[in-house]
Amino acid sequence: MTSRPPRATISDVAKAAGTGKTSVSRYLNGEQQLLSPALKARIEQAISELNYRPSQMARSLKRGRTRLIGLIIADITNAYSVEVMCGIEAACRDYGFTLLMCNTNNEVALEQYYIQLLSSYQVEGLIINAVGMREEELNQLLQSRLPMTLIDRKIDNFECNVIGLKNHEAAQQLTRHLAGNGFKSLLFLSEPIASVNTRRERLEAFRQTVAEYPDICGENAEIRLNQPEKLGECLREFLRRHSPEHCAIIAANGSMTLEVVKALRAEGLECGKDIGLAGFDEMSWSALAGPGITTLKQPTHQIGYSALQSVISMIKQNDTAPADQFFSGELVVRGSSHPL
Amino acid sequence: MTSRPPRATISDVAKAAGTGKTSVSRYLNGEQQLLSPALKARIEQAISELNYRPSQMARSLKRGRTRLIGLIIADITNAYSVEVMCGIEAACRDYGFTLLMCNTNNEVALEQYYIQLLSSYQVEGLIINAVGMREEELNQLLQSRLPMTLIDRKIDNFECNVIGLKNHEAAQQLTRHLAGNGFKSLLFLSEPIASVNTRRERLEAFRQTVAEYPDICGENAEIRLNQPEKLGECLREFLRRHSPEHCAIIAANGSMTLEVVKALRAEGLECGKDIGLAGFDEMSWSALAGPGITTLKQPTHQIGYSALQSVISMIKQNDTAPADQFFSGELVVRGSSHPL
DNA sequence: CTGTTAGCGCATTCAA
DNA sequence: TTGAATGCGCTAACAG
Repeated sequence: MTSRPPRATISDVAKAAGTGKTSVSRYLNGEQQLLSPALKARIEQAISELNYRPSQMARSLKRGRTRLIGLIIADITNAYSVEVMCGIEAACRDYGFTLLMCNTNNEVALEQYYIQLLSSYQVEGLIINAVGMREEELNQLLQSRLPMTLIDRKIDNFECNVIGLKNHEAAQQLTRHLAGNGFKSLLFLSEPIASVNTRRERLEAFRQTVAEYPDICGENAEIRLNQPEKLGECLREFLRRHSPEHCAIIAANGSMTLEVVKALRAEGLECGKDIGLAGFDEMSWSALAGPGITTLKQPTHQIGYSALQSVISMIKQNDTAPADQFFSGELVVRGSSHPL
Repeated sequence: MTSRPPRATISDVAKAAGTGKTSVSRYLNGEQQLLSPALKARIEQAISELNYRPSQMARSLKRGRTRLIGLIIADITNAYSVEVMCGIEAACRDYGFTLLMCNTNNEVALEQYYIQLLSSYQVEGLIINAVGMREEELNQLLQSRLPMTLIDRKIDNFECNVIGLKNHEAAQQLTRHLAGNGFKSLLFLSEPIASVNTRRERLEAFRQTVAEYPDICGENAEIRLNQPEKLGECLREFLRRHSPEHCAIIAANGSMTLEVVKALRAEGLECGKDIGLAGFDEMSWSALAGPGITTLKQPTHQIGYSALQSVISMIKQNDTAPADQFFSGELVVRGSSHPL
């Protein structure tokens, strides 16, 4: 029955103010100096009476700029991603952009779907936390020449601006910290390295750092999340081969840390007491699992904010790509890595 | 230098296919039966050659439907919100909508800003996890008659469809569970009730349920997050006045649960051992803080999904508002509420 | 200082 | 079966 009243348009305002659309448009676009006070007042009133808001849709079509930024996140369940997103969102507000947020749920097909979708909404730039992306899709993206920034992960053979963590430095910090606390047998746990550069870089830095200590032995294992049995076995086996009182684990990201803590519980082990533990990514519960988990905290908000700035700089001058940016993490020491 | 190539338009395609825009438009809109196979093939080829994608902006302007849904979340850092968002996002995909996500960071000013923004992008519907919103803004919203659904919280004096939890039932489940496990002194902890209906309902149900047990004493306190000292004092005082071995706490949401766990640690108390604990909202770490936290798990995904469906049904028939929907939670029993 | 005009990319009459 | 013309709401020449 009482259907929605149609939004007022610029013509409605013009009519109500007894003027033309141009003047209203001028009023809206800050060219108010060009308007006589009288007219300005009439327009002002008409706008408020009609509760008029200009349509971004029409504006975008006309100007060819949508002020829309597309964000593709691999796993929004991940706290890291959420924090980065907050940074991006804050930057959007500061720079007058709006965020179209898409969650690919770690599915390549969705990633594909969303890239198409965002592109059809004419986003001016894209921020991507990459999951899969195969050749074909990458070429489409490259071809589109849409301003684009990757977060955290690179994509192989894909020339694109990246914002993320100083992985080498971070892994080194964690490793040295454990070494300094007397741990002699270190196990670096990550999801399958595959071609994920962050995993690879962290592992490499781990190995390299371990090599600085002649008396320390460093190993690594690749385990999928959601394979608790396998993880448990891996831990057991590791402890069997080394003196448990000198063992410590480095988890390559927050999700892995969570899995490790669960697995240790399942094995009846307590980190910080029976075995050392430190992990990438600070989480809400880091302080309260067992004796507190030592973490390497990433400047997530900063990363997100910078990613948007980077995209914007590409939007402004579409010839030059801004430099990659990598930020330092902060070691947060807690009980899990205290000497046993 | 090598500036971005402009997107191909429908005219480009028409030209390339040697036809008019109308036919291309028909091709795009599933009226392919009306096209001769030959023409259809030419269009097909032109589209793929030019890598053409219709502009949603132009389409929206023309059709008066943007297929955009606005989502306003009070605190995206909150795991509950994120999960609900996942549900909404999944539903959007299923129903062919796109999500414009905004995080108000619990600031009323931002809420206001974003509602304007979303409205200017002509979203067809709004899903809101309310924070503040004052009279004035509410009236604007009501006046806009935009299809709208609230999540979790209601807004006072604001007639709007709500999707959320069966708060009464849920609080009852938690309370009865603790009572059944022999706890005699129950403390219900929430952020300031103010006019937040979920807090009020949970508290009321708690009181009502406690009243069913003659030998059980139920109290409550309202404490802001980020006031750990105050919370600590509150806990100490509660334990002083009751036999600690019969004490248990109910935290009114996930954030509060986190605070309580932290506070207990600070007091040197362990939940499940020195004091009972159960809380609303399941979180990633619920299983691994201390002996595991007993929680009332909300069907978050479901809530989000239903919220979108609800909005869509309003979009379709803008006269009738769909009914509110409240879902049951699931009690997840863990060590924190075992008999001491 | 102000109004008229012409599109932005598309879907939709209407006519052929 | 097809295409030309119109207009969605707005901005930006271009006149006055």
